[in-house]
Amino acid sequence: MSFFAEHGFEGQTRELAKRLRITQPLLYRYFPSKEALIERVYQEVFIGRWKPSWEKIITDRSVPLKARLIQFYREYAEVILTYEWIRLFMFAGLKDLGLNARYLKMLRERAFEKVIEEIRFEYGRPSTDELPTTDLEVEMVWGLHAAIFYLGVRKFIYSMPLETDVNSIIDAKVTTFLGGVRFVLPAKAMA
Amino acid sequence: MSFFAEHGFEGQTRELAKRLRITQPLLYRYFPSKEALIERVYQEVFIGRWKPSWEKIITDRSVPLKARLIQFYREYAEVILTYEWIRLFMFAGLKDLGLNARYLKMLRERAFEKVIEEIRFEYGRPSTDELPTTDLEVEMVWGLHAAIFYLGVRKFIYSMPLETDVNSIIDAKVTTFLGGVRFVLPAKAMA
DNA sequence: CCAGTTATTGATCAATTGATAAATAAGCAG
DNA sequence: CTGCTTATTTATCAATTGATCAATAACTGG
Repeated sequence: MSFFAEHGFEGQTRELAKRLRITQPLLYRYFPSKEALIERVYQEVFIGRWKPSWEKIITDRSVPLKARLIQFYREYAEVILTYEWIRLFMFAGLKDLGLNARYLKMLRERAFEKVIEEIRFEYGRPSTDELPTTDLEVEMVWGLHAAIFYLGVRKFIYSMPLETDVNSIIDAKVTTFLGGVRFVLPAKAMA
Repeated sequence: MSFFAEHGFEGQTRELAKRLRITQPLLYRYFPSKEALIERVYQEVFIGRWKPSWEKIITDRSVPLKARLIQFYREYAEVILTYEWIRLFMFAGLKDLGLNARYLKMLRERAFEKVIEEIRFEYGRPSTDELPTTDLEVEMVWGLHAAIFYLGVRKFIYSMPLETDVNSIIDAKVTTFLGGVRFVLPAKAMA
């Protein structure tokens, strides 16, 4: 994972083997091809690092909404704001058509939709079952996600050190998000 | 540019030649090496597409600040939200250490600093000459930039169609930006 | 049309690279 | 220790790829 995050998927099997202190043909004892090896890297990083507990955090209504969102985004940021995650995700996007869209579809279903549902509930709006999430609502959540992700891009792709603390940026973004999203919510349901 | 944006800088000279309907050795009549060719692509896209008029738009105080920012970000977005610009910038970041940081340093000097200066002026705060821009101010501008850039990432790297109109997103972001940045500005100068 | 210059191509080299197979080393049950 | 299985290496293949060079085609001024 670390190797391909650094060199991209065009990194050579010989260099990878050297880094692992093994010989290059040994790789082919454990993986039928380079492509299969890369597929396994995807699996480990993007599927393996997803924490189901996040979904519980978002929907646990015994905790105030803002606190839930802050906790979720902090934990999520801790996982994706790593050298490996950010760069592999970008390499995958530039090369492969499909993996990223697939991952983000999952992210949308397991996180975005739930976040919107909880906001609807908080403000007494109809459930997303009754009234599907609007493009504008989704766009707001995307904006929050983009802000976090872009921190990783700056750090691990542009090699620019971050001057500001990540957690405080997340807190600020969540706050402005909650403040702003109210204005794009659907009208209150009539009794 | 289009070729390398699609295949990355590991795209082969033979394929490039085929796309240009020439033979591969002919490339070496016009470029000493593949690397020099790529260097030229950087030049054309990242330097060549920068419009000095943008700096005038930002600083033209005969126009209301919000209108200036919207115009600048709309024009800037029109240039960078292209298949070529977004993907080449990302490829460059993943491969080369330096180009992106260099470009963003320019962006910061020519645009970000000016934006902050104008906001300071608008709200009657000390000039950035007297009091350097703070990390928090810069972070706010980054957030705006990130939101725009991420639209390009979604479209051209993740292959996800954008449901929402870019210009209206920019308008909304500039509005919330101007609303939010007031709270992180330095205190008013004492007479 | 000619001579000289420029543009373009075909053939090919040397290095790289994913993959294979035979040979060797290491581990292990009895 | 023996026989068998598993792990690892050495040597090598075939395809790819950036680059070179001599040969050929196209163009240009006179």
